[in-house]
Amino acid sequence: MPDLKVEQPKSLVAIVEERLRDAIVDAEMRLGETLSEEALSEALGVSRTPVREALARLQLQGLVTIVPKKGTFVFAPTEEDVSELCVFRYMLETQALRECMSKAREAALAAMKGALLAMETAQANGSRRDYARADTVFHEVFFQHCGNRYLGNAYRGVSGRVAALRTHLSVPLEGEQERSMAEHHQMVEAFAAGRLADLDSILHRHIMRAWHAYADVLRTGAVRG
Amino acid sequence: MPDLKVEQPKSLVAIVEERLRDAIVDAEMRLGETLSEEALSEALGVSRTPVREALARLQLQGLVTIVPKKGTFVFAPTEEDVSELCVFRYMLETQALRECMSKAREAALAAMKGALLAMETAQANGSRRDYARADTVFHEVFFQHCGNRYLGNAYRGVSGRVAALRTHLSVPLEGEQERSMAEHHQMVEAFAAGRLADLDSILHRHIMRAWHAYADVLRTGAVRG
DNA sequence: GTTCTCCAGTCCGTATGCAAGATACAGGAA
DNA sequence: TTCCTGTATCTTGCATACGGACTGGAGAAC
Repeated sequence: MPDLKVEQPKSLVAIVEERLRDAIVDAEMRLGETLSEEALSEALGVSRTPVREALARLQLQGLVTIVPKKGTFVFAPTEEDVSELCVFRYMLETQALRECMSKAREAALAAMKGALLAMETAQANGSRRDYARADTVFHEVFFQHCGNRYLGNAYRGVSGRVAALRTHLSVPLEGEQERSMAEHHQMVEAFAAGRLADLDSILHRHIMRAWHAYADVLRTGAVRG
Repeated sequence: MPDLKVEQPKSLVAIVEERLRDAIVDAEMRLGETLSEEALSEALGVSRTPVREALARLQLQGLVTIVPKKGTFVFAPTEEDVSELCVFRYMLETQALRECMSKAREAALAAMKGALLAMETAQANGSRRDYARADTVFHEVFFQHCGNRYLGNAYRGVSGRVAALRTHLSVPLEGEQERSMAEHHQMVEAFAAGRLADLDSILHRHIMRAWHAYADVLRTGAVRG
């Protein structure tokens, strides 16, 4: 028998979850904004049940906060949150890279280069959203090739917040995107050469710089966007 | 005003989730067993809605597997699963211990000693279930004091599986519990003395030994418990 | 005896209805 | 004016109803 596999149609819950996730990550909604199950179900053209279930899942990803009998809100990170998230993220990524390098070096390298290309294209087109998306893909590569599903799951659990912070709190600082691109290039080079220590330090610098930028934006209160 | 706070009654979802989690972790159900939303809702005396939501949460913790239109099943780990889980777990715990030691050494130490005491009590009483629970508490201490909520969340995401494996796959090997107790004692000592490298190696040995034991049980197929 | 087909039973996915808690605001008392 | 209080209206929590999809077995055709 040839391998005939049909993909199951997505459930409404999955569709709603994805749509809401994109809306939050792509900054179509403001941080802290109130969401009503009923209003969402109406806007999306489905009943409250799948909306409710999708919101519950998003809560577990930290993208929304559900307060019993009060309402559901887009997450609103504190400075401390962001700090802890960055530390955690560095920890996961450095571990994943380690595994990648020993287990699937070539495949990972190819995928990283692909994502890098997408970033360059987005930069050339001047699309900040596409750049942010490609950036997200770049970091996801580590987990797709690390060979440990638990590591990937853990990352998926925070990747939404990471991606949302990227779009909500990144300010177009002078030369920022260039610095970011340069660091990604350095990471690929270090990875290709197997220089794990260098890779670690670049990644550390990369994430910590992002953290400082986010923290600044949070402090100055320029958080709506 | 005196600080009068009433504790909110837990939602049905939370109650059901906890109950089912306990049932799985404490081996009241067999691995791979079929669960029907309707049967569960009847057995628990609630409607399908909260049961369904609780099952969705348990799926994200890896304790059940939901197959669309077919049914829900208690998770059934493969040997590979267990291996990856152990690697991941070691990674999380070693990181958490590192943070504990630098941030909340005294508090963590006290809590570890408390859990150790509970383990000794359980061992004296010959209660394997209580011992397993105290063991679980011991390892949770690392995350309660590490000061990073994301690290704790990630652990909570797998702690159910870890605990379930402990009860389902642990066989009462000759002298096993003694070895386990000894290793926990060593961990506390190394932690108290601030010997991080030793701590790491003990933890590594501890987790990997558990892994071998689980893998053996899985291979021999003596998995129903 | 083997294989195909049909059907009944069971499961989940979704929609909807009702109850209870939270909030905001208007209106009355001091 | 200020403060309290009752109520209208919002929210979510949970129960229930219905329909589609899947599964397993009985019976017919070969």
